[in-house]
Amino acid sequence: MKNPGHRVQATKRLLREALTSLLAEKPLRSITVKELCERAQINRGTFYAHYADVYDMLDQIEADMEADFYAALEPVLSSAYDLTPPTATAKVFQCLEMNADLCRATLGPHGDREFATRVIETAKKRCEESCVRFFPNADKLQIETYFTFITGGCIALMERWLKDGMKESSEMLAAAAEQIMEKGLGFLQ
Amino acid sequence: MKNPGHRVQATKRLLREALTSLLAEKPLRSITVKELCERAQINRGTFYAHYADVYDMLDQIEADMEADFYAALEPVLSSAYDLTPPTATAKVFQCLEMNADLCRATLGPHGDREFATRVIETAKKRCEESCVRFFPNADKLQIETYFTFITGGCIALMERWLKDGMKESSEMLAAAAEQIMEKGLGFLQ
DNA sequence: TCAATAAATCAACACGGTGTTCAATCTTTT
DNA sequence: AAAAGATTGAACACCGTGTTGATTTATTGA
Repeated sequence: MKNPGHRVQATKRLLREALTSLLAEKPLRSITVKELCERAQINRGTFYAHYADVYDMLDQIEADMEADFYAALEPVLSSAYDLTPPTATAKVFQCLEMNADLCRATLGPHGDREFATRVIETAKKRCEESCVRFFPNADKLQIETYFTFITGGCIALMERWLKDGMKESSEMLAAAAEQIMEKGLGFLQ
Repeated sequence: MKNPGHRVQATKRLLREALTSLLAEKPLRSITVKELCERAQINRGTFYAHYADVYDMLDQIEADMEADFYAALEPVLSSAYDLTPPTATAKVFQCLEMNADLCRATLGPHGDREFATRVIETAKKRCEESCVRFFPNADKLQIETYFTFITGGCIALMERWLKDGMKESSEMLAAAAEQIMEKGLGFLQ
């Protein structure tokens, strides 16, 4: 007595592996359902039983990744009451390092930046909340502006990090991000 | 005696207008050559005389935009010898404000982020160069990290700005960006 | 103005991926 | 062993693609 849907889970895994492997070779736009199924050794009809098209499939996979990511991040985010940007950053970067293969597919040259933005938005909101406590006299719009900026900055750092083969440790990267967020130009002195 | 290629320039303009108008409605991936030509009132065969496919067309258009952008930016960038990030930022944001319609197509939800990154890379490099003069004892890698971060941050601010309908002035936005770049968290105090 | 050249049009074509259907087969569950 | 669930295979019409060659229309320069 195995889980119900155990079989579909297996074929979905095959399809997912095929997709990420193809995504390493070329952009999503030139990946066809046909070749995807051929690589996955799955009947094309079976694909359409689960997904509407390749984009729908990636959407669903990303939703799964998102859930996994939140599940991994939630404990560390909720453990610290006074969550400052630096603290969260270190944890987020750590999470990314542990899921490097997934990140490559989404943050890589053929990846989907919207996904990364969506994921990081969670940490952003959490930090904003505790930031309001730390700077009660700061304008709300100002806080939002600040976090928009540093979120974009962090994503850019991650992209470069992945691009360069993740040579530095996540701690190093987080430390640099922390300092820039805190001191701005003072980072260089 | 008109310019040579005056005619092809006209059809290209029609195609470009059709593309940007379609790009406001849906993502590039679901725009077909057929409907593009129908909207532009251009024969499909004519399209293939100029472009290989829709992606190739966007590439060429973006290359044009890039050239226009540089042409507009170059004088302000080269005028100031001691180009600090803040100075450049103000100018770049100003440029974007003047080309709002073009920006919408490339920075919008269906746009091409890589293009924005590529464009802004120019200003980034310029600033990096003069930054080396200001902070001679700072590590080169550190400088690169800093600029990667703030470039990403600025793009994020622009995206939000466009998304919210460009209500604030480019000066306001640039001023905020400047302060964050310079003071980091101190921006909120 | 007229001939030469360049560009856009039109129709037709083979090709390939799409998305759907249905009967047949295999697998899991009870 | 029977029932329900999932995958397969083949066939189908459909539509966009990219190319071709002949024709028409516009632009250029003498």
